[in-house]
Amino acid sequence: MKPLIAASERTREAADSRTAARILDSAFELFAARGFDAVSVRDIAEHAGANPAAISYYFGAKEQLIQQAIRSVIAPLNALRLAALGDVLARNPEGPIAIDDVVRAMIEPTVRACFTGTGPERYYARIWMLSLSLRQPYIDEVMNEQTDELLQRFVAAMSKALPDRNLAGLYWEYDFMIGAMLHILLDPSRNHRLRRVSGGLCDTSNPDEVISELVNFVVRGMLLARHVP
Amino acid sequence: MKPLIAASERTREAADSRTAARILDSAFELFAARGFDAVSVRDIAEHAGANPAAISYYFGAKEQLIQQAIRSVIAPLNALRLAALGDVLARNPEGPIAIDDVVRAMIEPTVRACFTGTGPERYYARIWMLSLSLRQPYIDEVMNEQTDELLQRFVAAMSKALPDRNLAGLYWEYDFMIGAMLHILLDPSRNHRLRRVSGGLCDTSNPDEVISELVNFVVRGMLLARHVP
DNA sequence: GTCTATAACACGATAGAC
DNA sequence: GTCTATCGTGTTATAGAC
Repeated sequence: MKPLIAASERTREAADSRTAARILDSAFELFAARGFDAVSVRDIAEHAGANPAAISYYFGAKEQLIQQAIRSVIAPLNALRLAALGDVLARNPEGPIAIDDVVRAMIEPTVRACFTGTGPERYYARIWMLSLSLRQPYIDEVMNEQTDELLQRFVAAMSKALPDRNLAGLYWEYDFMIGAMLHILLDPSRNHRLRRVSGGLCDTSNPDEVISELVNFVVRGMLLARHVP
Repeated sequence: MKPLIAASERTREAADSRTAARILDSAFELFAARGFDAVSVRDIAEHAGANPAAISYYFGAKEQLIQQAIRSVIAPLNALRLAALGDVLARNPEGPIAIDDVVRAMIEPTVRACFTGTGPERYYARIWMLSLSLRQPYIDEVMNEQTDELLQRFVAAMSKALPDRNLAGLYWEYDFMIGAMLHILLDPSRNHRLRRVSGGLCDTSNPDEVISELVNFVVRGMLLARHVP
C-alpha cells in the first residue's frame, strides 16, 4: 500500500494493508487490557509481529492510532444497535412502539457484543470506559463523532414510544441507561465483584440475566413521568 | 517525621508530614485531571513544591501513592454517605423507611461533593472512573476495601424500605444506580455533552437538577419488582 | 527530614538502508 | 512496503551529601 501524505488520509486507508490491520487489531486488544497510556507503540508492534516504524508509517502518531482503535470498536457496535432499532421501528411504521423494544435495541446488542462478540465490538466496555476517563480533545472528538447521531435516534424513538414524556427527561434517562449498562458490563473485568458481594445472587457472567435486569430497571425508570411515593 | 521501615506503615503515617500531605494533595488533583499513567512522580513533586525523592521516601513506589490518593478521595465521601444513611435510619429506628430517602442518601452527598465539594472528595467522579478503567490488582484491592461495606449497608437499607423485593434485584439495582450516577457526573468534564446534545434541555451543571433526575429515575426503577407493560 | 545527582531504562518518532 | 539503528527525551527509583 502506498501511504498518502496527509495523516487523515493515511489512517482512513490504513485497513487496506494487512500489516496495518494487524497493528490495529493488536492496538485495541492491548489498549482494552491495559489502557492507552500503559501500552507503548513498541508493545503493539511486537504483538502484531510488525516493526515499530510501521506504526508511524501507517497511522502517524500514537494519538491517531488510539482514535482509529476507538472507531474500530465502536462503529460496528453502533451499526448493530441502529439495525436493532430499525427493526423495532419497521415492525410498526405508523403505529405505536413499545419502550421495552427501544431500550432492548440498545442494551441487547451491546451486552451480547461484550459477552459473546467475536469482532472488535467485544472490547466496547473497556475501550469506552478508557475513552471516558481520558478527557482529551482528540478523544472527545471521536466519542462525539461516534455517538451524537446514535443518541438522537434513540431519544427520538423513546419519545415515540412515550409521547407523554417531555424530551428533557428522556435525554437524562438515555444517559442514565448508558451509565448503568457500562458499569455492569465492567463487572466481569473486576473479577465479578457484584457476584461476589451479592453472595452469588447476581450472575454477572450471564448475558441473558444482565440484559433482563437492565431492561427491566431502565424501562421502569422511564415509564412514569413522576415518581409517586 | 521519622519514616518507618515497612511500606504499609509508611503510607499510613504519611499524612503526619506536611510535605507528605502536600504531595498527596497534588497527587489526586493531578491524577484526576490527567490520569494515573500520564502524571509522573516528577510532576507531582514539582506541583507540591517538593523533591522527587520525597515521594519514594514517604510513599514508597508510585503504586502506593496511587492507592493512597484513591483512599483520600473516597474515604471522606463514604463517611458523608454513611452519615446520610444513618440519619435516614435514625429518623425511624423501628418503623419503615422510604426508598427515596435511602437512594438520596447515596446520590445527594456524592453529587454535591463533585459539584461544590472543597475537600478531596470533589475528585470522586474522575478518580473513581480512572480506578475502574485501570484493572490492576492493587487498584481493585483499594476499591473493594473502600466500597464493599458501603454497598452492604445500602442494600440492607434498600431491602428494609422495600421488604417485598428480593435481594438479588436490589444488588443489581445498586450497581445500576452507581453506574448511572457516575456517568452523569462525568458530563461536566466532557464539556457538558448531554447539555449540548439535548439542545440545553438538560442542565448538567446544576447539582439540584442532577440529583432530582437521578433520584426519580433510580427510585422508579426500584419500585416495581416486575415491569408490567 | 530534605535535598542533589545520577543510575538504569523505556518512550515516541524517524532517518535511511533494503 | 518493511526493516534496522538510533536520536532525544522522560521515566522511576535511589545513593549519598547536607
